[in-house]
Amino acid sequence: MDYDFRSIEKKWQKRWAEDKTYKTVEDPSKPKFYVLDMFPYPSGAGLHVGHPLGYIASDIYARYKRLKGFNVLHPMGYDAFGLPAEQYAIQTGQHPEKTTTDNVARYRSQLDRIGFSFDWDRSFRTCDPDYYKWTQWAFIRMFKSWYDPEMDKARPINELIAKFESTGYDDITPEAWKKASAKKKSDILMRYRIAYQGETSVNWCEGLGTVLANDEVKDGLSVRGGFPVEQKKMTQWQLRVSAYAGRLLDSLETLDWSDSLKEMQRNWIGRSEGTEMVFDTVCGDIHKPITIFTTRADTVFGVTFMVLAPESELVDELTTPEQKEAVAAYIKEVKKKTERERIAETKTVTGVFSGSYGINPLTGEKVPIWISEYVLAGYGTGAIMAVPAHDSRDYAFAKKFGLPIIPLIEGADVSEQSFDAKEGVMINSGFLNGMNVKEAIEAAKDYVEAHGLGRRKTNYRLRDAIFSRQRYWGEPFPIYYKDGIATPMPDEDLPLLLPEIESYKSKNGEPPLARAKDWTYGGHPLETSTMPGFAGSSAYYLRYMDPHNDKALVSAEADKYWRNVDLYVGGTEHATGHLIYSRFWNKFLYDLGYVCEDEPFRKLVNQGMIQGRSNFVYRVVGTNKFVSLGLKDQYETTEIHVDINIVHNDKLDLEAFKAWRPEYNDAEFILENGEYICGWAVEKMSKSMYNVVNPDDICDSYGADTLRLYEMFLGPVEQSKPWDTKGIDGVNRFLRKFWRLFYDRDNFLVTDKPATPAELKALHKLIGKEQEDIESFSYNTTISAFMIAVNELSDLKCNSREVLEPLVVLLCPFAPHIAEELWERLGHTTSVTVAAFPEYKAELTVENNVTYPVSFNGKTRFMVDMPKSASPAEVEAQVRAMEQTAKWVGEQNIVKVIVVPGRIVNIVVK
RNA sequence: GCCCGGAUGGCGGAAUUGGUAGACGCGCUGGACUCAAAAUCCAGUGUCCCUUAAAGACGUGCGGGUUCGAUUCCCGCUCUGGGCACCA
Repeated sequence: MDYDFRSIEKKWQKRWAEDKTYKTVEDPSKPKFYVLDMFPYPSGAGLHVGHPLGYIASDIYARYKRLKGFNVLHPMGYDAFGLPAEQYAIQTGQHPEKTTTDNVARYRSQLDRIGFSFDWDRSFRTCDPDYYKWTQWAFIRMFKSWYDPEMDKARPINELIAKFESTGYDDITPEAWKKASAKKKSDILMRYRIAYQGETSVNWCEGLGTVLANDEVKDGLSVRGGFPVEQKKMTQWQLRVSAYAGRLLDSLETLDWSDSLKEMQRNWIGRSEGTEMVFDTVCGDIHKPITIFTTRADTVFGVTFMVLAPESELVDELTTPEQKEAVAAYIKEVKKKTERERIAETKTVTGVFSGSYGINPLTGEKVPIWISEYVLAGYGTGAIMAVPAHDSRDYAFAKKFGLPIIPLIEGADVSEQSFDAKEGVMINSGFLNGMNVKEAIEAAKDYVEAHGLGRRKTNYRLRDAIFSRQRYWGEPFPIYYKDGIATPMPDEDLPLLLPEIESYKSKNGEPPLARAKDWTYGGHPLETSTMPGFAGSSAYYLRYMDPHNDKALVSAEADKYWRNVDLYVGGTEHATGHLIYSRFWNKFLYDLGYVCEDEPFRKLVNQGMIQGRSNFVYRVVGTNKFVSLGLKDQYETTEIHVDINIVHNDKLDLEAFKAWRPEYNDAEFILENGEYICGWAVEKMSKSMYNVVNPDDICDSYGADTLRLYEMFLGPVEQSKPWDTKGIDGVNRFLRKFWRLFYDRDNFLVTDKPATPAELKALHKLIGKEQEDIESFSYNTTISAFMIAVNELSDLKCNSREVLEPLVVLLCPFAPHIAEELWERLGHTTSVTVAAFPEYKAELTVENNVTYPVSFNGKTRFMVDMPKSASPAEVEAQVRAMEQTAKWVGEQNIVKVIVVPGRIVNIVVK
């Protein structure tokens, strides 16, 4: 009886769906384990073979944990709001809802074929009103909260209002608060709310007709669509993510994430410890103190000028009448540039003198104040002290405009370039002279604080997230404007449904919702922008815990049971977007007591990308002749991508090639050894390179179990690697061999006779290895171990149930269909899912203090640490003892005895 | 420019973290079964020297070092993948 994967896989996928085998319910008697994949955005192209990589890895882990006795939550859904569906709608007029539904159906059918153990009853799409109700709900909570720096957490805004009324807070006195109009009060509160509306410099993308968050922009272009992005001042909804910068950074330490990903987040958050210092300034006769931020307070004796950002509010106040014209011209010039041009021209130094001067608080010296785009308005105070000798940007500026350069470090040569390193001994620096740089920084900070010239300050690079998009396909804001005051809708009226509209295009910067009919609440106009893509994905993991609850995002009971995600699998591309926003969102809900864990994702594994492996043919220029790879250097050729489906093991199927396209009908070939060998390259998997591999095709010709096994066998999960169908026969062969342990041509072979020691040893080696490797995500080596075990057992002609039954359980996480089928044929009526992972018994301790470790290269090594003081005779005795032991265990072939006098003894046996 | 990773046969990748480098798979070569093919099975497969074998020498990007012993640890390079990039 042959291994008929087609009928087996169909049968079990149907049964799992009907029986709801993977439906999960809270069960306090079992420990929980939450395994989550980053849910997909259902695009029109469907899944290629790279997409399921992470899902397979997490599914293996989920199934393994179930066998280990955990109650596993393993859900899947769709991140369905967002730009691509809407862009498609603009082009075709088709409603994004329709495209999304179609794409989701396609994804679902593709996913179902791979045999995942998802609990589909918990599935949802972020564009479902039942779900986005809770996105809106969370937004209102953020609107109604402020960040209390004393308690270092978010608190209800009413507590802040109470402070204003009683004692006052910041610069608001109780009297001022009481006198303020409703509008004025609203404006004041906006300065504190976690979700607030404020004017800020934003990434405006004309091509998409919307603003974008920092992580949605790369190299001055939009990540989606690649349109140019410019800086524009606009009033937008924002989330006060920056308030959480310190906590987001600090609690990274507690997470089991890869170092590289943590590092990326650290860079993105960008903590920098420095000093805020006040400089008095003179503009004509007017004195105005301004504050700057520096991490190099030690260099204050080398300040030779100051610089303001062009967007800084101080520019107007500090420009003298004589310079007004020049400054205005410069600012106009700067504003004209797009973000991309600004990045491209970073090497070009530009600037203009403001006409006023700053006064160095330590030396009393007068230095000119310049305006330049190399200083950013959004970071620090938008004003700096410039120390050209020790900062390369200041140096370039000073050189260009002929400003003085004073070296402050002994031996530093600043004739050609600045000396930026934080090392050396201070000179020309008053009381800091003679100290090394690190001491000097601290001493300068102390001095500044002691003399009331400023204070220590930690700055972060992380900006508040811009939360509104002038687009249609997103969550509407549950906000209406009553007399111009932003007011949240009451919770009981949520969700605020996305209205139907005629055309999805935004016109003259006016969002599509502005054209929706009756877009009002209680007669007041509703907000017309929608929320960005990351809104829906920020708390979806919480919703899976309790997806049908219409009273809360997640009930306290469900939250308390599932707590947070134990294992999260997804790509690195979300390092500075989703993974920051989710952590922020979770911390916010945690502050207000809605969830019991401070961090959403305890362990994170980043799966690598699967690249395509493209094939090429070489056309001789000016002919319809194609030359094989090995001979192509003898001709002048052009390289042409060829469909990988008509190439097998880099050998071109000539007839298929002729039939591929009309222009190749009469193609001629120059062969080597009678074959046409194609060239190849690793590239992104894409239609245009004819290298896309569809998982459906693999399932058709090899089966889902082979696909699962093969994707894992390709290499470590975290690593990016090209898809190469060549090796797939190997794992398919393995499954057929596995099957043949149970069946020969006609008979079921399994008997109840007890296993031999050799058979047991083969099994237990595998158990030990699998246990160890799955925990560390080394699935490729587990599969190797499987192949070894199956080869051994097949050589031993093992047919003992005592061995074969646990073997099926061990295979189940990797190849669930075949495991389930064999499990049933072994006479079980329940799913293999509820079986127990076999207990590992291979570790034996034998006499003479020699341990017997099971090792893997077909070799076993006995090892004993000998004390340094051991005499040659003692070493000799130990060697004897170990040889004895080796024989006792039943190993005959001693390959080598390694004796290092006084240290270690090894006996290697085959 | 700054910050993380990598580099091992023809290929994908192992190596119990300092102890026979190249597990496992692919590919390739030869053989068995077969009228034949597929499938399956067996043997071989790092390089060099050699008719073959034994035996040897050389081998984990390059150059040094520590060690009885280094793919693994340290120092200095080269190449490569990724992230950040006027953040004061």
